[in-house]
Amino acid sequence: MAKKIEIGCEITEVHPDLLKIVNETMPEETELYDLAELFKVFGDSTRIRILFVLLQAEVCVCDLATLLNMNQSAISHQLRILKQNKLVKARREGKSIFYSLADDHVRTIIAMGQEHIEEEN
Amino acid sequence: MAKKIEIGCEITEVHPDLLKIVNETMPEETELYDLAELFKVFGDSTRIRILFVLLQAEVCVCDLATLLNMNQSAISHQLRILKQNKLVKARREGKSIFYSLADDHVRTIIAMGQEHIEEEN
DNA sequence: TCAACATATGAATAGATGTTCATATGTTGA
DNA sequence: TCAACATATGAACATCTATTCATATGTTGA
Repeated sequence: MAKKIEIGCEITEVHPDLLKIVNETMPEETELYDLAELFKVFGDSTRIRILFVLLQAEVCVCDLATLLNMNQSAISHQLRILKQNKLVKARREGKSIFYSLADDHVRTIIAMGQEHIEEEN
Repeated sequence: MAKKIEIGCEITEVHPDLLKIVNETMPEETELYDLAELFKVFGDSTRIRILFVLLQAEVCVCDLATLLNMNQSAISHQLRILKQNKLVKARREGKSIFYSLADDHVRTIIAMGQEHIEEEN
């Protein structure tokens, strides 16, 4: 059915080679969703600030709230999202719960973002 | 590697060393905002899909709409966001406008995200 | 010039998201 | 056991965002 070689419009059929390549390389719906979901986590300045603190030290919820000048509940809600996405892990010590980065991806992903921003303009 | 600074709560004052380190390493408000803004762009599956197509070829708006099975307006709106954030660039050729990746950060940022997701279990 | 096409854009709307408030859960020391 | 503390969580609310629709802008060939 598809036979046009020219890419551009006026044609309803997309170049078959392109279509083939895209179909082969496009991730599954669930992976696309998971990817977007992951980046969405980084897409909030409160969570970014939390991550920057955890890049430096393991910190408890109450200290995070103090450091970032936000109430405990807001921090807790955001930590839950970070934890669900395996970006941070929690450890109880007495009444406090200490959070830290789950792995090194946070560091590299944020670094990539910073690089991109710095290269703009 | 995160330094361990033991503090718990019950105290209103955060450990001064931690406070100092955080103040020194926390980016400015504008940078935090820009970073979150950048990741927010990756935090939508339509935009991620567009980027995956552009990872393979330079494509015009109408072909993108066809490939992703979405209407032209939706694609156009998302391309504007990608362009504003310097992730894609546009080139006119006759009636069509061809979009392509602006630089290689898209590739690396997405790759980091995929790595993180694959390591989850 | 005009008609057809490709893309961009403003407005409207439905759905998602972050913060706050109130309260529940869990831990410790007395 | 109980009071005080640390954290988690559900509901409510305001804000943000992605898509659609209608239409504007810009390009080409006749």
